[in-house]
Amino acid sequence: MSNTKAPPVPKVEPCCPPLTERPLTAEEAERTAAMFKALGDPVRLRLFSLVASHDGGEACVCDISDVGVSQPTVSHHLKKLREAGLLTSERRGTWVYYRVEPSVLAAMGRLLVSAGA
Amino acid sequence: MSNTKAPPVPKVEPCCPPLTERPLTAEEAERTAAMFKALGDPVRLRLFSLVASHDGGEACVCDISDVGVSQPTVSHHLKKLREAGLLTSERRGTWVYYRVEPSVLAAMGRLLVSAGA
DNA sequence: CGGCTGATTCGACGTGTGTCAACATAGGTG
DNA sequence: CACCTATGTTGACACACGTCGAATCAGCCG
Repeated sequence: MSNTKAPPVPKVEPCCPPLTERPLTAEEAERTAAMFKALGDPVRLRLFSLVASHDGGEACVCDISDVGVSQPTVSHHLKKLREAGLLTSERRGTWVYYRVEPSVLAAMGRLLVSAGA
Repeated sequence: MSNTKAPPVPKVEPCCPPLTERPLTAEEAERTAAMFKALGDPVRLRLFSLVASHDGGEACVCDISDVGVSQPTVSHHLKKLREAGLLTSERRGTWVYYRVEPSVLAAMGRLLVSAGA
């Protein structure tokens, strides 16, 4: 594969300063809230943790489909997480593998930890 | 009422290991997702950042009511944040002051930063 | 090629959520 | 005490969201 670099942009930047630094603008809040909302569903949060804690930081859909909802629903939630920029997907042969996007995750964490510290 | 002390517990504990450590259980996910969901609305996230970034870590409702929605809606969102354990409120005379709950915030941050690192 | 398994998409349905206007409550002030 | 400001509560409504079954698409294998 010609993945020499990474032209498909991450597109979701660090975004915002720590919440204690200064109030978020309407636009910042809009963008950031979308990520929190993506993790605001139990099933999605569980799927996300399954991918994040899997070996190599990636997991096949077939490995994480046992969260108590139907398989189409799993696919639906994975799509939401992908749209929020938290996960990336790649098809390899028969199976599709999902992987966490570290930078976005770190940015969200930074918003909170600094606020708590 | 004869509330001699403060039976209303904080009730929201650190909760969970970093998301990379191990998959969340259904119950853990349920509890944690509720907090993320609370921050998953632009207006709420903005209100929260307004309180968090305010001097002394607390803010009067009158100081943060200018987020583009009606006053009842602000009150509604503040209630949601309070129920999620992210904010505490206290009435002092005419005004009601809101304050962030540092421990909960730190716990959420820990979930994410460890995952990103 | 025909069929099989894995995964996403589509259409529908019930529930949850954000929003507001109107009303109710708390506390200060004349 | 009557009024006025500051918050919270209620009821209603439109819309978004989670869920599923059925249909569809993507590769593999016999």
